Amino acid sequence: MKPQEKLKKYLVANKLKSTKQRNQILEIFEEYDRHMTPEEVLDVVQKSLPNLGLATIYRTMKLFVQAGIAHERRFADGLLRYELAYEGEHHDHIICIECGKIVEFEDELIEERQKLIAKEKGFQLLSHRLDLYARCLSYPNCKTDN
Amino acid sequence: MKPQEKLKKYLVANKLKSTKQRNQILEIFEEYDRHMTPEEVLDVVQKSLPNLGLATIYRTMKLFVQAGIAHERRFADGLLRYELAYEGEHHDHIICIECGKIVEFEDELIEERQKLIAKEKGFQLLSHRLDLYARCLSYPNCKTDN
DNA sequence: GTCAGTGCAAAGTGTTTGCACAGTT
DNA sequence: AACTGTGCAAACACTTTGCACTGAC
Repeated sequence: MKPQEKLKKYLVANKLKSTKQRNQILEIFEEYDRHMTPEEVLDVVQKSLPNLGLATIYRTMKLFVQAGIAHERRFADGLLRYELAYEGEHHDHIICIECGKIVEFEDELIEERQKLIAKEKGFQLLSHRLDLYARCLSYPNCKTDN
Repeated sequence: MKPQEKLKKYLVANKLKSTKQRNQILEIFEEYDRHMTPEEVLDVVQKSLPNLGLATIYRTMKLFVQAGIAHERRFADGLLRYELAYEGEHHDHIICIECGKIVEFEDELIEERQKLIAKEKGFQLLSHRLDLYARCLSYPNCKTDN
């Protein structure tokens, strides 16, 4: 199901309203590449809706998370970031500490291993986060590339 | 080398001073089990040094990180936490989302796999963080245990 | 005595909330 | 018309900083 549909469904189910702000933000979210901070979303959104404020972004993001459209994340800088959620998806991140580029990956072997470890230690694994901090190929030029 | 020695060495090397605050905080750090927020450290420290303020904790923590005595971490709640660094150590965390209990682990296989993945994606791996979010054995009673 | 360290309060961040007005249903 | 959403500003929580005083060297 497409995020748009998912949103509509959620709104109807909860007697909430469809607004140009919500639609616009979701659109940006799909168009731009993921992992955006509220601030970043704002910058883009304001090109089309100049009066839209940060508060709306935050509220909309929380709504998207509720609706299962987005995930909330925090990398080492402590800032909230949001990314689109895809069906049955799971992925981890490699972050270039120089330019901030983020690439995603998924590894079945690591996933399996995690489950095993949790079990050994007496836990029931619910979710995880794995961030690899690295330098990307274009270092040391990647800072200016970006 | 013991943290105490490491600290002394660092202070001397940088012409910094040894104070009762710094020593006391380090002591608490060793005694209590790791992963403390500045607030938590404060609560304990104030039993012996009632006038010590949060600012000193924050400053001391940053110093410890500089000195290689401590690591700074952030779990999903976005709060800063510090833990003692041990020689050549590396470990990841399993966090009970119910009671907050944190257990550490280390897995060579996962480490290897990460290096490989980063390489495949065109990155040079520098560090990583892996947090497993789980429920611990004593759930659903673990909340009150704690 | 010098210079770094501390305590306190004020300033910064990033995020959340209250409220009056605007916009959907 | 009813009621949710929005924009703005104020409030928050956590963290950092400025400054005068204290204390280590």
